[in-house]
Amino acid sequence: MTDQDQALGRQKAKAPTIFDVAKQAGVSIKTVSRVVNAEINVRESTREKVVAAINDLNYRPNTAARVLSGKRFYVIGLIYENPNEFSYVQKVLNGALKACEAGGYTLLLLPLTLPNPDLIQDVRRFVSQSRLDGVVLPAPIGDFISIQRLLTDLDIPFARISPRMPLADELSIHCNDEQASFDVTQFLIDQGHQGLGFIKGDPIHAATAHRFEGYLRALKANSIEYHGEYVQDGQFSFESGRSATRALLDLRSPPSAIIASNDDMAAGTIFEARERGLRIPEDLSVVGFDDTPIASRIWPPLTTVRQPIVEMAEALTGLLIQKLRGDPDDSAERSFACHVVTRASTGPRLIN
Amino acid sequence: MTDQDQALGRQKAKAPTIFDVAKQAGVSIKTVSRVVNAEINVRESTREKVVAAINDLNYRPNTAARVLSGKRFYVIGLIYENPNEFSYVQKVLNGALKACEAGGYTLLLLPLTLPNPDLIQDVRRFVSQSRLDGVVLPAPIGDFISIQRLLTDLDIPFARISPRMPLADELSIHCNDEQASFDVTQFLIDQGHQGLGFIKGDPIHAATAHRFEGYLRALKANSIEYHGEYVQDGQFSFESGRSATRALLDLRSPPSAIIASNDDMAAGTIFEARERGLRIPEDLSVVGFDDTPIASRIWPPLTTVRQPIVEMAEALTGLLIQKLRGDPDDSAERSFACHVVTRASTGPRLIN
DNA sequence: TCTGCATCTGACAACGCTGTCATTATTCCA
DNA sequence: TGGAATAATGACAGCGTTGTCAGATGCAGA
Repeated sequence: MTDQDQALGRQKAKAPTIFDVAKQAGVSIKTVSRVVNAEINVRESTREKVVAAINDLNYRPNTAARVLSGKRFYVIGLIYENPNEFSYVQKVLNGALKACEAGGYTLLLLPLTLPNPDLIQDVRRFVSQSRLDGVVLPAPIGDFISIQRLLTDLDIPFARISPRMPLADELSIHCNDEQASFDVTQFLIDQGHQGLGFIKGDPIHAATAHRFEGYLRALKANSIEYHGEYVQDGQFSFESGRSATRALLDLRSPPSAIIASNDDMAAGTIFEARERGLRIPEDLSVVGFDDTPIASRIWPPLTTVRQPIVEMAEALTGLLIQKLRGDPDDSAERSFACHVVTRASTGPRLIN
Repeated sequence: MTDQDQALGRQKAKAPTIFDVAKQAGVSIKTVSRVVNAEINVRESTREKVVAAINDLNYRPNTAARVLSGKRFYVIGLIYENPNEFSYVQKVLNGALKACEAGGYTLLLLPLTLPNPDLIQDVRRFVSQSRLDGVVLPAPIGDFISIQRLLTDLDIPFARISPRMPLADELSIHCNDEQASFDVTQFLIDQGHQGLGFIKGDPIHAATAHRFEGYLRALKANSIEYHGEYVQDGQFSFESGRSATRALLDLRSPPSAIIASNDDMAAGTIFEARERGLRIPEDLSVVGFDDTPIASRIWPPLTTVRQPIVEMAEALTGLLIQKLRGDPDDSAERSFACHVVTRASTGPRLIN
């Protein structure tokens, strides 16, 4: 509350409206509206007057009135799987929130628990009840055809993070999982490892395939023979990492390094290895993916691959907002690089 | 809308308005409004007609119009510290989201990075720009006097989770940290431990003091002498847990069990113990607090204390919504119980 | 049956903005 | 320099709801 308010008897400060700005700038409300919405056909000198008045009064357009009057809602939805390990979603959330704030949009959340028989109904209710302009779909939600179709039918633009299969002319963003996987595999090979175990992730995630391909490419590039038994399926869960590791370590000649397709599974690998009394990294090198909080909190801390998820989500949400605004596509960078974070869970292969 | 739609007369289904309902029920829009808002002075027979029409048309009031017209916004804000370890916030988020959905409110997020010199300005902007009716403040944000004062000045009701010091007549909810800490300490004593190390949390959290008090009470109840050097300060971080553990294990006669005030610090304890070649739980029992994802992902999995945060946040948000609605206070349960989750990081004291 | 009061109901003006369309100012070219 | 084309601006009607206040209705008691 300002001094002025107090002088006026401490009325609860009523927010200034478009009329106040128009009056102060000496123009019509429509012109103010034009300036606020960055429309064309406003003389530069007029614009300046209006902007000055806006700043002077600290005017913010009333969202409810905009919504009621126009056909836009200034709301973006984020539909995500609500997992136990939340760090991916947290990052997406932070990035999307940042872009929304910058763009004057509001972010609404729909956490989904999978599997969900009422998936489509839930999404439909969310979208129509919350009156969304657009939707951000992180993996793996973005790969649900039924959701894509629903949003297309409702004519609601969406943008996807790391989609399995980018659609023509769609908004999406990804990081180079394949290359990252190649890099981390090469890193292990450089340390002298030849027996390289690999634990795949949940096939529902596109990253699962990409990471596996990077592994294969690295083997090939180094002329290392591919052994099918060195590759195990997992579901990105701690437990699945454990049992996959069990299988790998039970092999006649077990690998000297294991690449798990995410940190949770890598934690499972370490867990299982310790149960067997193996030393890490002396007896077994382990790497994960994603650099989740657990990676730096287990013993030994995990060598892993970090994706710039926050930045990716922010960029993608920004692109979506641009599209909603009808701005020209500024063709921002849509591919981000991952990089290997080296910690103590990996080491050179010891010849015994 | 496509040309085809127009040709077919398939207008994009416009949502029914209060006028449509009024017409179908044969009453005025004001009466419909009364029914929708559960106001008094509507004849039962009239109400039934209106309700039937509402259901028939599947009418939902337009939030923007309500907001524009009335003085309520149907929006609740959640202001939280945006930490690395997100599981607490995740749970709060899930609970608040659930209550908001049930109550027809929208939840808006304000993540805060601490320390933040512009804290108050950020909060003020959030609150006024987003036009909030009420705010949920999880720990430790709820204990910032400046935020409390701001909200009080702006006349915006707030509700706090686990406040250090409940204010008279405020909405808050907590779980019995002191008792939980007593229980887990007693659990260790029952296993034969006498030398009980304790790592305090960040003093900014009220839980820190409560947990310490429970520890003290358990010592007293079992006539175990209190040793000041067995108590170390921490900040709830993995690193602080490590260094506190270092100090404890460097003691002439180190404790046989360590109680860390959260899981992250307990992870630090385990990390440090392993670096020294100690076996857990044979050489050292470790317990944490909060049952975060890491608790079940480290080796060995952590005995810890689980708080029903989701339920607490849901209940509290529900209470806040009730208050905003002007409903009578139904005096729902405001105190929740924690319980010990026993895993492999604790065991009986081995006499050597 | 009528009066007076409590109970219901409805007409209509906000709320603050954007879309439409009319009007006015400016620019450009013959 | 005039006239057409174009750019800039403004008047005003909604958008769907709630608040206000006036008016209608119902009911008890005389």
